[in-house]
Amino acid sequence: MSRGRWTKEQFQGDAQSLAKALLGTQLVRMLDDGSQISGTIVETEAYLGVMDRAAHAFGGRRTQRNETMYAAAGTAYVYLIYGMYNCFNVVCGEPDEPTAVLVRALAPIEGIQRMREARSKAKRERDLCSGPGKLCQALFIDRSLDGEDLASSDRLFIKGEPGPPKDSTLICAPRIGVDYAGAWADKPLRYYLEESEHVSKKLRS
DNA sequence: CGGCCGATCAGCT
DNA sequence: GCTGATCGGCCGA
Repeated sequence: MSRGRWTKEQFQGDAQSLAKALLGTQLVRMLDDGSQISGTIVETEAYLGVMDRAAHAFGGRRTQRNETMYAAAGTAYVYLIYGMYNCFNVVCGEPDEPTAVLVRALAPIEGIQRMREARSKAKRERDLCSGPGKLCQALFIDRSLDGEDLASSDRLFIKGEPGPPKDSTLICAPRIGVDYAGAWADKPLRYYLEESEHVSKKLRS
């Protein structure tokens, strides 16, 4: 039961709750050739919708690119950033409420050889999925998966018990790369597992 | 180690 | 024409 694949209901709720619940679960990618690539989610960020200056849907913005943010909870929102990388989000909240969770880092589990092929520039295993653009490269996630229903898809889904894991330490910190967002840049909406070697950036102590 | 910079495109002014 | 929910190469300390 707890090891099973996530159903539609499990994705519902606010972005901060989902951001924490996704920590410690597995993101699974099935390729067309039948091979499976997966990793444990160790870092997420919550994007709170129309009032959140850092979010794509701030002020009710609705474009071709961010249209999927307005879809039902459990939909994958994959968008192109800086003209060259993809970012993977899980939509949550009510339909027409553009809230989502950005998945920022994974600890690789299955298909590590495939990940290395897709990310030949990464020398160390901990660089394979330690960033939102990196994990999309490693798991072959591109915009063909934008709008995918994670509760029914054979290509991309979530499994495992909702987190954060009991034996882990949860860190809350400001989000990455949103310095333009004024007061919203400082809010602690980034979550990661302190003991993981696979997070994109750690707080300096 | 840290800082700068280019790649490359969707959306906004 | 500028900027961004990024990354990796190159530089100097």
